[in-house]
Amino acid sequence: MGQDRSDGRIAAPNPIADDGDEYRFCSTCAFGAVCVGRGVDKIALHDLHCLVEHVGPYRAGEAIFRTGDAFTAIYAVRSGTVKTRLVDLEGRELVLGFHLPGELIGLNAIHPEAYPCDAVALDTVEVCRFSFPALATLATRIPEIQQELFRRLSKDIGDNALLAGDYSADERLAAFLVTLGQRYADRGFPVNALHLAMSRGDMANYLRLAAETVSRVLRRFQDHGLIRVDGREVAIVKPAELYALARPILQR
Amino acid sequence: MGQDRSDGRIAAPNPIADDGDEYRFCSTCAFGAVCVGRGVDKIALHDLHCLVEHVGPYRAGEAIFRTGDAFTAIYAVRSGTVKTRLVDLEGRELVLGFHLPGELIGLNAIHPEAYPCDAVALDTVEVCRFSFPALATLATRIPEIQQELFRRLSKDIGDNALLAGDYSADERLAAFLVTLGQRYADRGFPVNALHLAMSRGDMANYLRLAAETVSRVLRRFQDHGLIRVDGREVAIVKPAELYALARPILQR
DNA sequence: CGAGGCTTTGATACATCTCAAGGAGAGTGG
DNA sequence: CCACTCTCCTTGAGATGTATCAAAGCCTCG
Repeated sequence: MGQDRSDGRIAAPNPIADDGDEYRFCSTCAFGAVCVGRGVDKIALHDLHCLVEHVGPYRAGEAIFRTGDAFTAIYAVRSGTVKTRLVDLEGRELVLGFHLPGELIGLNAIHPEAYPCDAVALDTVEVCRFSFPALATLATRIPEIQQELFRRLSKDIGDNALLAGDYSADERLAAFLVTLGQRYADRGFPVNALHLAMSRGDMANYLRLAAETVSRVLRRFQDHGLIRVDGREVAIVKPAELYALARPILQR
Repeated sequence: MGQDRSDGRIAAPNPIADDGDEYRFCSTCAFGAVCVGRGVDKIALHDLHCLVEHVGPYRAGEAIFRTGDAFTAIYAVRSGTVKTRLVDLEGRELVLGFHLPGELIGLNAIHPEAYPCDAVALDTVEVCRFSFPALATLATRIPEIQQELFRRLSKDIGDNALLAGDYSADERLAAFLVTLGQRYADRGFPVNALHLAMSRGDMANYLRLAAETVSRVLRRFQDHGLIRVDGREVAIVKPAELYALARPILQR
């Protein structure tokens, strides 16, 4: 793990979170912000470190948890991409989101006390498991942990509103690419070259479009010189123009 | 305030939460479930009671908070109905939700540390104000409060997914009426007779439909004998059939 | 090399939006 | 008590963005 962590970023283009140690917790971990440089004492950090459990790897298609499983833990993605989805009685799928390394899944299970969706690996995935009762107990002792949990929960509320509006296919796709680029960038990857871990069908489902529409819009974006598409590799050629398209969704 | 509180319900058809006292906190209050009959000791209850601040009344159209205001508190609706909404740069409105007595607003402001939307009174509204720093501090001392906050936050994540799918106008409207009926019922009002505090335009905006479409679908529901509409008063005539229509959205 | 899934492209259908006009209440002022 | 106005609601006709259906190309993997 020879990355330079002094600036808080990962240099290598491989989305594997490092393991950290008692004093430098996984730098891309969900609670990294809490632990690194915010004055959490060593004992607290040690407790959090003891709490976490590395699970995986999962192969593409395997489930981290399933709808209806009893809620016991939240998970932080360490590497790979996770898709959360509902499958209704008729077998139709509804994709709720895609989760990159450092992001938490399972927060929507606290209230119903059971996971309300499936979490499925899109590629090879490793996760950190946080027992929720233990985490909640720790949160009563360490206000920073509680605050971080509140923040994460609050953020998810707002993020869901993003795709809820009645936006055009162009706006949706532009916003999707821009935010995905930003999320990768936050993790130290180049902003303008992104790899789509999900199929066109999954993208389309998430964006509430038909797969054919996604295909057509991507092609049009490429014809207009906004992006360059090669299968699941997308290069953003004109970030500003793409952002302009996405503005109605992203500006809020 | 002559209601019989022994069964936990309000008898009068007036959506005003009672004030409670130190030991019987507002029965429709957001934290009612925490305080009533869950073994929270008197001191804790007293602390929570001291924390809360009654604000209002607001007249229809007045804002409880506005987009960009610094986040200092969350609010529980005591009476009336609150609409949360975004207004984009071009002045177009995007309705995020409607909030009945007992429901919390402002939870989506924790992360950005500023309210990301307006909260506007649709009729005469009274609210309880909870200073968030104080509430968070209290939550570290009283695990039940912390747990309730986690639950509320978690619930809001899931609820937002409701209208996110690509459902038909019929499904959306049916689900809207059914859930609104359930929410009123939870507060002790008749399930089958509900008053819409919001305009058709607001409903339409929230459901991502045109106002004309809402009008047409309501009429069709009425022609089919599912409901009876009289302005903003709606009677649900065939709850089972309406629920059947909403099933694709509500079953999850 | 074959099979299956994923992706692309084209032609058509349809649900909902948009545009337009009229109607129904609720206040307001004469 | 009656116009008057304003906003909200309803209804109709036509426009349109996206879904659906269909078929072919492509890639991957066994």
